[in-house]
Amino acid sequence: MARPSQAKENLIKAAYDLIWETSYGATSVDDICARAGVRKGSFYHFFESKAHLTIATLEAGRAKHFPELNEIFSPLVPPLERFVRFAGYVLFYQQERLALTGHVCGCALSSLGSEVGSMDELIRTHIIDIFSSHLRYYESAIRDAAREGLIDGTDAPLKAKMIQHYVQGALTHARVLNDLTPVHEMARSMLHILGAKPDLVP
Amino acid sequence: MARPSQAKENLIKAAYDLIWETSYGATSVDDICARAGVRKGSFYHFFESKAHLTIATLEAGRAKHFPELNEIFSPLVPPLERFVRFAGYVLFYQQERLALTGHVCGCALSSLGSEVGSMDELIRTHIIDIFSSHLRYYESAIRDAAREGLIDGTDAPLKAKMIQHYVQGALTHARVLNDLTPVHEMARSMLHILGAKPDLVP
DNA sequence: AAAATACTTGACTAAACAGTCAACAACCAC
DNA sequence: GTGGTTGTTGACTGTTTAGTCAAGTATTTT
Repeated sequence: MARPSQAKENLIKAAYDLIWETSYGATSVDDICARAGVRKGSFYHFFESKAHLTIATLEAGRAKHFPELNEIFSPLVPPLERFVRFAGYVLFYQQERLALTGHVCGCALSSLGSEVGSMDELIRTHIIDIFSSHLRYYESAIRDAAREGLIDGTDAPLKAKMIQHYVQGALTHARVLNDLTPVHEMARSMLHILGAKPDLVP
Repeated sequence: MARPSQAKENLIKAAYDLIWETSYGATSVDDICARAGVRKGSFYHFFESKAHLTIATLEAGRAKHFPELNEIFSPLVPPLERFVRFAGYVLFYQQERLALTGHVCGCALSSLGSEVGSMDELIRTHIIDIFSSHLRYYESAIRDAAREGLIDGTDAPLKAKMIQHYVQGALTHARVLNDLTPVHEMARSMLHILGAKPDLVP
């Protein structure tokens, strides 16, 4: 081992921020290097291509959110409250992003997947994998809520997908509008979709 | 007037197809010209930039779908059936696109808006305008359904937005998955969100 | 037929792009 | 300290990019 370096982490963070704020196509390797304070030669020392760095940012994002999502969707949390907490978590991050960049950034997975999904199979499968783990959070919360008699439990997988699609759409819409209103409505709307009364919404 | 030309229409069609199938950033002016069978000089005779052509494609898309949407959301159609017909319409176009391109293309507005919304204000406002007209279709159908006692009519604007976000998310998800399942589930899910029984779904 | 207009062409620019490379510098184990 | 490994550098390549332009061709108006 020699010269422990921060370059790799800086590159991942810079790519994460730039791609989320603008887009994959609009983010050049030079842009990423400039923001990371790293020369291009070093970029290609750590990553064999822009696509490979992008996958590293996806993995970093997954690792970052994993503990917090496990807490939010813990079986110890009342099932419907999990959705309310999740909405709060999403809102918190969107507000942070907005303050930082001046733009509503929406869902990085969704934007990236929609943009490059038809062109880079590796990025696409990574995104699908993350989406499917989110779906498992939703599904287990829905099943727990049904078991407690809080909602009708028929067709939990379909309801989980409805939640996922709704959340994704609300975030995308917020991004296009550059307005967080759709995100503010998320908690209430999720409970509506689940067939619960909106008592829990703060 | 002199030399009536198809070049302009060809360019709009080519841009529409390419941007929808791949993305705005991945579609170059040369690509568009090649598919349209038009030289680059002619491109810049008709359009002052790639962004301006993109706006022309948005307008063309709006004009194309306008009559059919008016028919689907006609006050003469039973209000809940409008949503079922709309889902069928979306499914039809997605299937056509899939057969044509080999990819699920999702929502062109959503993909484009998410990709370039933070960079081109003119494109963004055009997309927002189209979205808001869709919202008016949904809202009036919801109000008509409530008036007929088919659903609970409280908070029609919020419900309309829920429908819009859900549809957008389902289409985006279908695109990433490259699978039309989310689109097949749209009719049933929309009725569920509206609080109606899924009797109407074929 | 002449002139005005509308369109076409292909070669051109200048910048941005992803990716390469050989030489060099810092660090750790020994 | 010395040798091997890891990380750094900046100049480089070849391609693609959006956009330009002057000269040409077709078509309608007069």
